[in-house]
Amino acid sequence: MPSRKRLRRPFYRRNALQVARDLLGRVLCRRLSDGQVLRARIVEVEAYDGRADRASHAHRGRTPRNLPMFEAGGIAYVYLVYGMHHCFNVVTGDRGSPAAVLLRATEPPAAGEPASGPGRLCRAFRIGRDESGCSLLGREVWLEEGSPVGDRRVKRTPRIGVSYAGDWARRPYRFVIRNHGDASGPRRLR
DNA sequence: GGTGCGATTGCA
DNA sequence: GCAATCGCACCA
Repeated sequence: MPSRKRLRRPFYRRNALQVARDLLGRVLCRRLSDGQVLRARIVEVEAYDGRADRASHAHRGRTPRNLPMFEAGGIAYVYLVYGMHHCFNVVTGDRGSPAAVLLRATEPPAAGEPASGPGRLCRAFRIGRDESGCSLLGREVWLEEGSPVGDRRVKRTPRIGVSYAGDWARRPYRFVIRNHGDASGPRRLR
């Protein structure tokens, strides 16, 4: 039985790679306007670690859009890509060191519809830009301990869709639960 | 004020 | 393989 204890502030105030690894098996929770709560287990994430990371929105410095990334860990960073899809990130680390973890897939059927891929995940959880900057310790969006996964079940690969990032594109900053069918991405990199 | 493109998705 | 679709970063 997965734990429903909420992840607390110290969980988020660590390095993005540590948080990313540790987010696998945790449970993303979302309270809808009608009171219903959606829950689903996280199976795929990517770390975006600091200003030096050429794949990160923080690489070009702080802007109104990426402001949440520069805050202390434990809040959301949500943005619109390709004019139509949202991406949900968990902000990590300390204030002033921009870092976040992109949630790329959860396993159904908890959320009711497919949540494989960052855009679909946001659609399934009704997460949009209104949620950017919101606390992950509050009543709208939060994470629960769930069932952490052991090292043998964690696979690392390069991140998806960041080929412009030079050397950083090759770093193994994507974490997936090994052999999990709901991971996203071209040819379902496992 | 103009321009180019993206941490994606779905369909041909 | 590629169109959809628009906020925003960047340059002028």
